[in-house]
Amino acid sequence: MTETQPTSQTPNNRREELLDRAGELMAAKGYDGTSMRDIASAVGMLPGSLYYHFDSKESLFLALHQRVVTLMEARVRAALDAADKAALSAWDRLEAAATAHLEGLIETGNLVAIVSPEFLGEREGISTAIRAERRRYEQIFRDLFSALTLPQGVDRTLLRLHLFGALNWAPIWFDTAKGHDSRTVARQIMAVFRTAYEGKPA
Amino acid sequence: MTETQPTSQTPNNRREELLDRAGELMAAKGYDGTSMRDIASAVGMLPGSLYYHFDSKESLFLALHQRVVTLMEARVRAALDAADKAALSAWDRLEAAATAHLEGLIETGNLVAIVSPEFLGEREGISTAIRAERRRYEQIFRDLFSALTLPQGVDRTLLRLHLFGALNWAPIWFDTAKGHDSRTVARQIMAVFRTAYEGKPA
DNA sequence: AGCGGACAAACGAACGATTGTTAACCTGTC
DNA sequence: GACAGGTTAACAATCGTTCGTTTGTCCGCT
Repeated sequence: MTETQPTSQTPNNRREELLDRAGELMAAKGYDGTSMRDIASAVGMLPGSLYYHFDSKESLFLALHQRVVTLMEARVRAALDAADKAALSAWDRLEAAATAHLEGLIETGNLVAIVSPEFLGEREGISTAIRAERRRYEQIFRDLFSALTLPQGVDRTLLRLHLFGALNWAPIWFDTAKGHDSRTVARQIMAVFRTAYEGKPA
Repeated sequence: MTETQPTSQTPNNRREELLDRAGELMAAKGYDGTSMRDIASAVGMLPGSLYYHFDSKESLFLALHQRVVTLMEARVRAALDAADKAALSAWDRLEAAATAHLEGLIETGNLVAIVSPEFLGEREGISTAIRAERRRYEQIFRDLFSALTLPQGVDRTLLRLHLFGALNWAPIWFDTAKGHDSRTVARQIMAVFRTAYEGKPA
């Protein structure tokens, strides 16, 4: 019953746990609604100890945001790789990415609140660093949409924002207890787009 | 040059202004990010003076939420009345409502942040009073969706949540300076739904 | 006509609690 | 004994809120 090396060795495993708990708290109560003391007591630390790992609350949030976006990106890219191996169509690839996106949102307990620019309100300093990460992630979907064959006059950008809205809003009403299943929801949302435009000539 | 009765007579005109400013601030910086002092100085008052009009910050927010939902409901119902006089179809009625909804969101400076449950985080007390108002508003759209003729197997509830997501997310990226126009955006979002399902047999 | 409450609406100053943050000190491990 | 990973105690600022006081205005009274 020897524990799996709980002492030292792996240097930054506590930092990960810290970001996990901070993510849950901030997703639930917002950035301003979550105090450093809340985060500290959630990991069994004292408030001051957080400042060994992070310079400030803002930099903690920055690290959290980067982590969330990176995880989401990895998840979506993995889904796309699987889709490629099955030689799926452009529409199927988009659906795979959308499903991975929504699954990520739901599993992380609605972290979209953090990924959302709205979450930041009008904080000046933070937004610049964050915008780059978000754009990189969204670029994946930009590419997926430009690979679609669409009728003339259909705005790809607006279509992408439309899809993002539908997906990102889902965690608000989504409730596993009500029988919701993220994969099914993503598929049904995508069904609207596909029914409208798939197989239509350009 | 007599002013139009600035003194007394109309008893609660200052309260309206207060809610206006509070709405702008909270939409921009969130509930926790907006202090009573922020609100007070935005209307040229001292912090304590707010408590003549409202018992607490929470009750101020409750009044604000009620006001926003009421205004949105009036706006949507007016659009539906106009649609009825023109004897429009069920799809046109839904589009009229969706357009009014989005216009309301944009014009009030993204007050969806307030109307959104996510905004409240996990505040226990407030949510109960608010949920009723939100459900009443959403009932309008519930009715609009049940009036549609849709192919079998299409989930009306999910379709409504899909539409709400797309519309409610719009204020996040919407920017008039970039040539965005709320009416056009709403119409283009609705176009996806209509292209997919309008005129299809049940 | 003029006076005196009554009352809405705000001021001014403070309260206790909580906020993010800091700095000095302890503790185990290599 | 160096150093990562904390603890402990405190700081200045800000938070929501309270309370006694002050102002301006209207209405009934003599």
